[in-house]
Amino acid sequence: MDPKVIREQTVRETKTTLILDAARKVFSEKGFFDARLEDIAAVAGFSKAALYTYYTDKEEIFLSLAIRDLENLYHQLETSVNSEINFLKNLEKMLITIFTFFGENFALFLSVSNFQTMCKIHKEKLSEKHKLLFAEVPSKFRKIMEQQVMLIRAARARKEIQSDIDDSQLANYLGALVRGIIFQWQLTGKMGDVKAEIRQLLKFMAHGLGCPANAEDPIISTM
Amino acid sequence: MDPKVIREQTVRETKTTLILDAARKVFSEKGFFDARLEDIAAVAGFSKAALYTYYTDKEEIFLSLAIRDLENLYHQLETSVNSEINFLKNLEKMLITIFTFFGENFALFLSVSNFQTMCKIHKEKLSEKHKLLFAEVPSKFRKIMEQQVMLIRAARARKEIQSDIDDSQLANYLGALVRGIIFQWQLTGKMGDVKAEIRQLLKFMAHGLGCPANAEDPIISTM
Amino acid sequence: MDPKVIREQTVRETKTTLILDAARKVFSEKGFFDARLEDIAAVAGFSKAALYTYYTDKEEIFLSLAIRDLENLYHQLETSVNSEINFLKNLEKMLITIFTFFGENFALFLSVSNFQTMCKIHKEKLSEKHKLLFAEVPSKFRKIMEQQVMLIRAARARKEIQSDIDDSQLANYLGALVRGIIFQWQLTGKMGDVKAEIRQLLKFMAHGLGCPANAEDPIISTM
Amino acid sequence: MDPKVIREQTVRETKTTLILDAARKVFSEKGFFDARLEDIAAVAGFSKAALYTYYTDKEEIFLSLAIRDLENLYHQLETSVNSEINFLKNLEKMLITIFTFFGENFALFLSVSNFQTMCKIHKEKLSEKHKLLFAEVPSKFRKIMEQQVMLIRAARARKEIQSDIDDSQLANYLGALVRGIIFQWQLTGKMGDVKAEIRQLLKFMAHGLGCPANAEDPIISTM
DNA sequence: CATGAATGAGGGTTCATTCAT
DNA sequence: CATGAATGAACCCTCATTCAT
Repeated sequence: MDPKVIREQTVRETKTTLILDAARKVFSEKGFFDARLEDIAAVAGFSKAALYTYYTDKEEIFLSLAIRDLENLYHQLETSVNSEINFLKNLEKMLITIFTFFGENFALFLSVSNFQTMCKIHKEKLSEKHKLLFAEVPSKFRKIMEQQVMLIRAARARKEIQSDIDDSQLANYLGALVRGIIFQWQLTGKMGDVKAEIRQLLKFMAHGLGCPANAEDPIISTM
Repeated sequence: MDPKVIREQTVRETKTTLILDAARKVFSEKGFFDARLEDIAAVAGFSKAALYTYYTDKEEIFLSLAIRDLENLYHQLETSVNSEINFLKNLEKMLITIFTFFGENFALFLSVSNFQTMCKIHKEKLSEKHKLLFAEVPSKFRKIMEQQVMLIRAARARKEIQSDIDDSQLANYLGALVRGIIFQWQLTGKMGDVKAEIRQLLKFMAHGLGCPANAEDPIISTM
Repeated sequence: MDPKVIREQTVRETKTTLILDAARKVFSEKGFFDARLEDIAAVAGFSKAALYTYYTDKEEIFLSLAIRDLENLYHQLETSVNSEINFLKNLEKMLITIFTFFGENFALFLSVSNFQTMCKIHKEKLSEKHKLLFAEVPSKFRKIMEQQVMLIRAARARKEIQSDIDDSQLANYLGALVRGIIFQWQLTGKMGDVKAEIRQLLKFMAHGLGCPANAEDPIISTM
Repeated sequence: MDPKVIREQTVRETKTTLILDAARKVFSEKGFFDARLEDIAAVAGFSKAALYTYYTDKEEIFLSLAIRDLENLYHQLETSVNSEINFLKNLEKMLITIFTFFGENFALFLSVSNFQTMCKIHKEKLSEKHKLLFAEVPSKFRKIMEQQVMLIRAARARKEIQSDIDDSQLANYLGALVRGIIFQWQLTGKMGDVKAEIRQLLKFMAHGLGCPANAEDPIISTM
């Protein structure tokens, strides 16, 4: 390919990266609605107007960011997966990846959720192009979820999981715990010792509260 | 007390209730920043200006709402707690209460979190009065958490819980699962069969993934 | 009707009148695109935001103004029409009305025309409501034109007009002359003695250049 | 002259022509304010920045275009004039020239007028250079007008015109009719059969409405 | 107390113009 | 000379908040 074209593409990519990184910082801190393009531009080292060279509007920046980051997370998780090692070990690696990834920017994903809620209401506001972009967000979420479903399935095949709850539901619980914990961090403002936190979480996931199997208990007797 | 004063107080309370109910609807749908006072006023059956008779500004409405609802949740949970019955039964009752409470308005609590984040940054924006109000929010969260810690402690005393993870951490996981599940509902837009959902959730909490105790596994061997 | 309602309506009408009058001044001076809402508001004695209490956007102000003024012109012309007196006398009255009306605000109607041109191109930009409003503009023009067609028809019936050009075409020429003359005033920046100007114009309309009927001339031989 | 200099000049002229042609198209469609330099550049086959190599700013492009086109019209009209043939024949040729010239770009001259109006107000905005350029516009208009005055004078000398209205006023009416008709085309969006349109227009100019000479009518009795 | 109307502050977006390559 | 990218200055519009009635 023409070296000039390559160089230009590289430069362009560098700049969109700068912008999206700035956007992550600002959106994470302020949420979608309170984030100011001026702040994003300033953090990225551009003028507000320059952003429009790379993105058509605020929504596109936001959606592009969400998609990029989810895609990145997906790829990072992919390298964490290794069906050779045992399930909990593998899960530990993934959790480290996830907590590292979301650790400082989980607020962004609260925004994603809120923004999505809004869009359900104001769907007519989204141009066709944005509708397409927007649809990619849940699609990325789903891809990540499937990754984990596959991990669980493999573990079950190796008898490492004995719960009779179905795979995708277990993946849901896994996701829920992760989100819930990060949410908690947000709320309390502290993050704790990630390594230790993960150890405990794994223990909980492995055995739950550790209730004794009780034939009289209608809830768990079916297990 | 002067009956007239009582009457006036009663009327005032009725109106603030109307306003906060409207606020819950609107904040839940739109989040804090996208919610318009005009919408809240319309839903409450007032004009926008009338809101200022009862609250000094938008933030106060939001905070008052969060505090009121968390307080309500706390009281509803209190009536669900009954240390006579077994732990999982009790938990089931609480989960029904929580899911019913948050089911349709969880977005509101995403907003609480976002709003809190914002406040960390713009603390100077909050008047002294708001700072006090604001501090009540995590305080209410904590109260609810303690309720559950006590439930867990009682269960542990009755040998219904054998995990060596400490009580408040378990309560965290419980909260995390609940929040995570509702978050999931938000994201996918569907709610499913709440009763069945709770049953499965209880099973998961009781035993986790059901991993076999494995002496060689460094993660769970300490359990 | 409730006096309060009447009072409120009256006040509202007064204010919309103030705004449209201000809009006429500003649009006439600057044209649609260069006119600033801030200027209109200032001239009307309001803040910019106040305009939005009465009109949804700039376009609506412009269209409302055009429609109001054309309607006014129509009514003023209606009172000028009197089929009892002879045609040229009647025309004289109408011309006085028209020149007085457009004298200082013809630029506005250049804007109308330009704006209309734009709208042909950007039709998709006009909301449904604006499409309806917009359609009224040519409709008002047509109403005025028809007034003049009827005047001409009556004159022809009384043998005051002998040209074989059809009525609506003659009305077109009449309109063209009027517009053209005002356009000229705009261009040169002077207005001259309106009374005298009209006298001459009438003479011209009555007999044109006064070319001799020439059987050999292929152009006018058919007359 | 140095052939290289000549070549460069020729190339430069070609490019300015490309730009002004593009400008005519865009200004005609959008008017001065809504025309975007980007559109002009695109139509001309340049980048926006390139325009600044040939013109100092948007205003200069506009004024240069107006002057060039009026000059062109002047020269085209010059070749249409032939005092040997009779007046109406000659007028017919000129009208064909004019309608052809303005037919599709009359909106441009609405813009000229609007722009001029604006300039009356914002004269301070025009640099000295622009003031000079700007002055050329009415000057060109005047030149064209004089052409027609001379035509009329010649016709009068040959007794082809008997109206006692003075020559320049008749030229004004002629111009007014032409402008007014094109304005009408703009407004209605249709153009009709130009040839036939001109025939009728000539008839109207020759004899007007064809009012009977009426000694009692104070308006036309002086004729 | 309730409200319609008014407003100031602020944000997203556009675009003529400049500049580095 | 040509251009892609950058920018500052504006402008339209929104909305929480205030005020007169």
